[in-house]
Amino acid sequence: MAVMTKEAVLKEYRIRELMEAARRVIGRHGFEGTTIDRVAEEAHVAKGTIYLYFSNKEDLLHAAVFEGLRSMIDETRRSDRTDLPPLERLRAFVKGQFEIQSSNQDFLKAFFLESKFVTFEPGDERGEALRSLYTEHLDFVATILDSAVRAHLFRSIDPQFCAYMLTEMMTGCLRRRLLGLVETPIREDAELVLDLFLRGTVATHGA
Amino acid sequence: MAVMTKEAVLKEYRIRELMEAARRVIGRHGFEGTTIDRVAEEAHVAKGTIYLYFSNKEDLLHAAVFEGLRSMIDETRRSDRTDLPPLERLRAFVKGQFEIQSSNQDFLKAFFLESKFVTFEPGDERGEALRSLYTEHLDFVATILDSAVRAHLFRSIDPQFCAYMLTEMMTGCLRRRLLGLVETPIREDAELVLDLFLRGTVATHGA
Amino acid sequence: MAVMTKEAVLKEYRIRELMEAARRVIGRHGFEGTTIDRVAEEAHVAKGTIYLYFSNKEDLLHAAVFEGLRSMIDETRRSDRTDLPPLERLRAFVKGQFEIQSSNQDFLKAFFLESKFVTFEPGDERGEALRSLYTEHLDFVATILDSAVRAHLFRSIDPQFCAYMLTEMMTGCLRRRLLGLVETPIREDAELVLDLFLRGTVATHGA
Amino acid sequence: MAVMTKEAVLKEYRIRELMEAARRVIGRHGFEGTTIDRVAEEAHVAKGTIYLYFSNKEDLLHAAVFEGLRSMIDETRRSDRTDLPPLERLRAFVKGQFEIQSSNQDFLKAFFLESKFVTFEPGDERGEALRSLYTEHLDFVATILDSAVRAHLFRSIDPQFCAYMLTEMMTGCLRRRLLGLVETPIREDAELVLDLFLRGTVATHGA
DNA sequence: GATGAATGAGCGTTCATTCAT
DNA sequence: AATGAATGAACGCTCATTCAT
Repeated sequence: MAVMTKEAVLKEYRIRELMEAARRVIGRHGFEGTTIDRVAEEAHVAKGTIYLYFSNKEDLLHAAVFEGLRSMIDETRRSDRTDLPPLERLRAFVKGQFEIQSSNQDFLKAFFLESKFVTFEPGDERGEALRSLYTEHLDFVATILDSAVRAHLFRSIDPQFCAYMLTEMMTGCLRRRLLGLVETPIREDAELVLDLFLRGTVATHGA
Repeated sequence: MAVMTKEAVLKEYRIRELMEAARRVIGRHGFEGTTIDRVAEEAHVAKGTIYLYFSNKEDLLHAAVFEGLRSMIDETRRSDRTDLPPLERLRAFVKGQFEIQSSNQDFLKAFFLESKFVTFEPGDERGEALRSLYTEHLDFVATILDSAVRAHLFRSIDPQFCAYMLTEMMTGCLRRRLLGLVETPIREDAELVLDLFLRGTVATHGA
Repeated sequence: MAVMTKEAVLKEYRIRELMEAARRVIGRHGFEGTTIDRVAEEAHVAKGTIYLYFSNKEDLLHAAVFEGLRSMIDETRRSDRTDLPPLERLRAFVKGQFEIQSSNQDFLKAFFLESKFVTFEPGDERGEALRSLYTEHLDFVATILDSAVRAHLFRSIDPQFCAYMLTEMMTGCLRRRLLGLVETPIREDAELVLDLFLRGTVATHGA
Repeated sequence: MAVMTKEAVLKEYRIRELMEAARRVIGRHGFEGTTIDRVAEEAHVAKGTIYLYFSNKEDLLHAAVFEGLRSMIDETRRSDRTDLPPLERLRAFVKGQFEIQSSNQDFLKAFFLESKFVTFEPGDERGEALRSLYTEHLDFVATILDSAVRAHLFRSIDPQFCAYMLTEMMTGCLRRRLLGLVETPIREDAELVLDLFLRGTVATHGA
């Protein structure tokens, strides 16, 4: 167990608070509308205080976004039902994702619709960090799909590609709502996505 | 035919030029990096001139984005192969979409990864315009899918939903490249997307 | 003759105005107390305007200092009495220097007592520019001294070194006033400096 | 002997330590680059501690500068060779000054090239303190010169004025190096300065 | 109509100073 | 007495917008 001094605990707490405030501001005003002033006000802290914990605005926003995504991904991982047979495990995963996404709507709204944090040039440390976070998540999804392939429950598909497509389908469902294209509760899409992803669209005549 | 005065023609021409310049700047510098100065320079026009044709920066950028998307969608519409049987028509559509997307990468990069133009509050006129542009496009895609359903080539799916999912899968493929997650040419994804969309992932035992 | 457009003339005029305002602010508040806001106010111009003519604060201040010194040095050069015999020429030069210095007291006060503009690292372009401006001035002074050496009016001294010392003695006299060490009018020092510089302190017994 | 409580001794010790740390930081980073943070770090002390011993930054820096100069002047006084005949005494003084200056280059660099501590308004207590420190030093130098005058070794010069000029010549030599105008070791200038100060520049024909 | 010089609100950041512990 | 986290005024700089020419 990591032993922490009281100061270190407090510091970590402050950092977390600031990142949460940043995420709230991002959710409310978008990335473009997120200023140090607003984050400071949201965190009930003076402007200068932020610079005691983050070296600049970009650092703060990156950390806030990164941690936001990481906690969502961690939650996904934790709720993986490896005990279930592959298809049930996949269904549980998809349902879980929809749950997680719908509890993080505000933050994801800005992230999906405006994020410029993944556009960093190749070689940029922060961009790479986000990319690899995402890549690891995709690898995890691919693992689930691969287990279905190995069990001959899936035809011989490319798990990486399909993991990415499945993810896009799910985030797409959220995006559809965030854009105001539909108003039905997002959870209802889970079954539709699963159905499409599993069975496709083509009729199987004479099956 | 609408009769236009010489002035109106000139005005329309200027507007078009400015929007094109804006789109080039967006493609090159992203939304955040798009300043009135840069657009003016790109359009070989003085800064103040822009304000003769657009009431402010947001107006210009919205119009530029709107027109950019509209021309892509128009092109899609024009190349619709209603003469082909539904599945072939769909294949042609998907291939066409990948072509169109890959010829507009720079602009779409900014649009997908950074755009905040779709986040406008409900009631915002410009947001509504973009929304309905997109909705119409989805309706068009749904029409294609519906023709397959009616021909009993597709099982009984929700064409609207599937149209949205198909669109997300395609834009997802572009996004994957823009994020630097894969480096293969985007056109190669067309068949993969079609295959997944049509057949799903589940093995059809005993078929 | 250089032909200038009306715009170029105006631009040069503005630049000159801004540099003069900067010099006045420097004279009044010192370098440390010179802010862009104050210069803008002094020049009756908005803050942003300064950045149309200078790329940043350092640029402005350097230019202001450089031009301030250059015009003093130019004036010195212009009033050089090459027509007089060496010692008379030197006397005229010293008197002239005292005049010039006393008409630029405010600016020189900051420059002598606070200047950090000559401390730039070797290789820094602006520091070099100032250094070579000063070096050229010293060379000019050395020329005068050298003419006296060649005429055997001076003993065999090092003109470069003595030029520097003479300059220091003169600026020292100004500094003495700026520091408030003495209050007599600075012009009175001219003869004293000349006397010391020419004859030294040692008594010439039996002469 | 002044009797001091243990606390007073400690306090004095702390004050001295802080001033020394300040001087080191000034020498390393210049006045502009001297922050309370840096001084605190250099003194291995918390930021707030400084304010227990100095009421503000200006106080600290002034005290540090004052003490720095005072110790140099004290050293000068201590090494005065009253036992030697006037001209030898003066020669020893000049040599000693060059020694002292060259062992305090870092600090003097900042002081000569950047200091604004002497520009304080008339009436300012700190400015006055520095002024009178300097005046006393000049008086001391004048004493030496006066002894030469009285011994008829010097012609009838103004000892105060010449003391100031001699001082300026010596600091000028250091300044010349700090500005990077020459690179020769500073001690070599001692003889040149003495020669010029004593004999002046004019040839003494037929003497 | 077209220009581009001028504007000034607003931003990110620094740092001397305070004060609860 | 000593700390250092917290503060917020002040700075340099950007850029959308205006308006006299």
